[in-house]
Amino acid sequence: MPELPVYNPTEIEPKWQAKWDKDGLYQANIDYNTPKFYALTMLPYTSGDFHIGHWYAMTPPDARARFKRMQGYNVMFPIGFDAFGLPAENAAFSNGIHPKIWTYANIDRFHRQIRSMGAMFDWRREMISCDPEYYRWTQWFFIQLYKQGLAYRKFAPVDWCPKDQTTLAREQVEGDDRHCYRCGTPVIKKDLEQWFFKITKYADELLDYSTIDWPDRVRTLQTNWIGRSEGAAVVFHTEQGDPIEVFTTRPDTLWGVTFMVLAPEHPLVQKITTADFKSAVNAYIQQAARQSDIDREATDKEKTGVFTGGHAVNPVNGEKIPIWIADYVLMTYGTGAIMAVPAHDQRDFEFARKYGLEVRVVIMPSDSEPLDGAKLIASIPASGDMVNSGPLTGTPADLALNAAINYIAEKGFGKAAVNYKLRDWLISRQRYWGAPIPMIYCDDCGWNQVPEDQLPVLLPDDVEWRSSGVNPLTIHPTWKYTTCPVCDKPATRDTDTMDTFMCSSWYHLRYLSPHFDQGPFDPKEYDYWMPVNTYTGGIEHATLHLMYTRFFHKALRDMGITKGPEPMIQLRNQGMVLGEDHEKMSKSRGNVIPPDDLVAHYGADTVRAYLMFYARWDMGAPWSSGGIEGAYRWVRRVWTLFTDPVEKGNPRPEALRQLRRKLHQTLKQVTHDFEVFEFNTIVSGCMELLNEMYKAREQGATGTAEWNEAVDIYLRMMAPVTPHVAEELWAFLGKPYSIHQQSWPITDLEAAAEDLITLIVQVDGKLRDRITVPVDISEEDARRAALGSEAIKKFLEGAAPKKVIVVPGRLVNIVR
RNA sequence: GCCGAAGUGGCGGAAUAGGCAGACGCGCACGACUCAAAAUCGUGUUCCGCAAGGAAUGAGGGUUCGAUUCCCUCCUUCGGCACCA
Repeated sequence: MPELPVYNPTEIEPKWQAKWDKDGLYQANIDYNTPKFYALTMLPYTSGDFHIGHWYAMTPPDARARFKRMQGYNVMFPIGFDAFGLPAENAAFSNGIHPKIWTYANIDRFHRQIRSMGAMFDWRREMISCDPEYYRWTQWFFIQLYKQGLAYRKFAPVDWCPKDQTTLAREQVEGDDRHCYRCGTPVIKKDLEQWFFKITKYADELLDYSTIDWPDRVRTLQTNWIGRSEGAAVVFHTEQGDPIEVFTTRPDTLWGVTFMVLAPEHPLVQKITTADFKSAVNAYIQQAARQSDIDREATDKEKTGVFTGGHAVNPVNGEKIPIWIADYVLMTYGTGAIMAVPAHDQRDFEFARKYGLEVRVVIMPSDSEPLDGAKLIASIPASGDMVNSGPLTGTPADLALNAAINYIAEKGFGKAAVNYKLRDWLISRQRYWGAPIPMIYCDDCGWNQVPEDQLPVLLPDDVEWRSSGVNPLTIHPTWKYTTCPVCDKPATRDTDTMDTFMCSSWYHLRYLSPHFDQGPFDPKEYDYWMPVNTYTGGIEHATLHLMYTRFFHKALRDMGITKGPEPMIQLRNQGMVLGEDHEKMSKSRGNVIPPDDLVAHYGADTVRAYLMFYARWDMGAPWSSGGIEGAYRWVRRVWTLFTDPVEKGNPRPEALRQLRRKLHQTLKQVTHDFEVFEFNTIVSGCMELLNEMYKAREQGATGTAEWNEAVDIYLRMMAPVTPHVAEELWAFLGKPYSIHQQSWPITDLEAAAEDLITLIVQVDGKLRDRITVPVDISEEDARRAALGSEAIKKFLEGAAPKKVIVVPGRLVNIVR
């Protein structure tokens, strides 16, 4: 008896990977006769460790890309590396390895590890963001944004990470303690002149998700981050006649304004402060400046402030109101000045009570007794009819806002206005390992862009690392010295580099033609492949990369470089693989699961199958080293069944009928689940079918046409999940290479249909009996069968049912 | 405080145009094979109960013949934002 082949993944996996590679099986080329499908997975960052999380992010989407390909799409599934950034520099600093060497060594290792997944990446399209060939175009994009006025330089208080010694964008400062997203160090404020991208210009458009299928969670996060609020801009004037504009969401409370508050940094503070109050005001300003943002923005802090001695005039009633400064008013939102309505705003209320300022009720909730401002213990947040409001007194709640806006607009001291929390994107980084900002400063001509034919501005390799952590570009002996592109006199380069999120804002375009040198991408490739059909990755980028890349696309679209409203049509987020201890994996916790060891032990197919099976993909879950055994067992059981010598048996027709039924039911379900990213039930469905096939074998089904059909479809269904073992078994059974070039099977709905069903019989909604009946049983017959059941008769105790509900094909519920 | 997501066996999870709760897998128990172990195969496995039966999808209420699914009020966990005028 010939020995059966033994399942040995470490042998078959590299074998097929090499062959697929040699045959160019996964190369994606323009084919105008085939519908395209651009499947994109977020590019990995090249820091030290390749992680099981990378497998989780990449292999289920790979399976889906393979499924799409079998469905007949021309699928592009590219991969590349986000390679600039601080970790490389930190490694250089602590180990004495140059960031470039460190980064490319990591990429080498990543190549090996990613190839072990057996994914259908088209490596010809690989991009690496720190290649000059790539960052040449990152710089070119900067210049295009600059020429459009979308990149500008501004002196402003900005977030600075003292450990990483660089500025950060607002999106990169996180948490209660306002820490750096990379290293966790609390940031401080610094006044610096930096480059910004005008993302705020697109705030409204970024709120429009009508053309994309993105998860609610991401849309909500972006919407909240953009923070649009509607209201009115109202101009007050100081006694000296200087205008002070405020933004308010409640213009209907204008008659309740009893004072104004300016941020300590507000430019008018010095001018309005009277001599008597100068020293107190200056002391307060200094104290506010010394405080960290954390202290200053703590909501539970008691409010403080000082009177400036100055007054403003309320335009609606001509009243003279005092102007205070207080640090609860932020210079960075609105206009840095507010009209205070203590009766209807809790912050203003607390401030007014503390400093003995008047509280005047101008909105009366309909169900309320008349309210006296002097006696309130908290502000009244509810809407209501306007009172004590001059000509608008008596305006009902639902008309109040519009009436107030119309009134101030008519009188000419205000208008409807919109405000956003979103700030412009600060992109300057005082670090070496990034794309240099292609700008030159000349004492005579100011800032000018590097001429495009001189791109890329190359990073110098010969740099010195000082213990102070200073950016090596600033101390390089020659690099920054150049000549002015306008007047040709000596000038200096910007020594800052770009935020790495700039690099990742357009990488999906470089995949289109990674070596194209006439532009960032080949327009012919763009027209065929874009937009991205399905984008997959972590939700942690919701208000970072995923917002930046949308902005980027829209800005480029306005320049005619890209087309369409959005870069990525469908987005799906995977969850996180936690350690077995239910904690986030980290070296320090020692709970990291190294994928290489798993592949060596179980093979890539089992790791892929387990990652798809073990949790809902969008949720993630703790890793289970016992659980993967189940996936391994499944693969081996498939192997055993399919390599078993086939002997034709003598099965009953009903057994074959049942096999086909289960087969096509499974196919229907798996097809659906691939479409909607429900990977866990794809694998469990295949497991169920396998159990059914084992039963069918017991009954002699092997060797029949039905059996052969089941084997054929089974392998096609598992090919996207476990590409190597599917290919091996496909070849073992003498089927034509390659299984990955086969089409997705068509469900035979007739075969999938049940002819008998289990009719559920309930009494008062509780299950009391199950009766097997034909699927097309009539309502009347179902009713009769249910009432004829012995078990049911027992429950009815001879009484006539009050009501009988028949759900055709499902159940009968008898109400007593 | 505000916004969002999620609570189902010992564990991961399955089932929602409202209709058999716990598919599939892990784990566990027993059995077969084996000198033995591993592997493999078989049986069982929500809880209470000998059983008949009863209870159960975070808690409480509601709608309904019928609720894991819809509505209301809470509780817990996780994520985000946070003096945003």
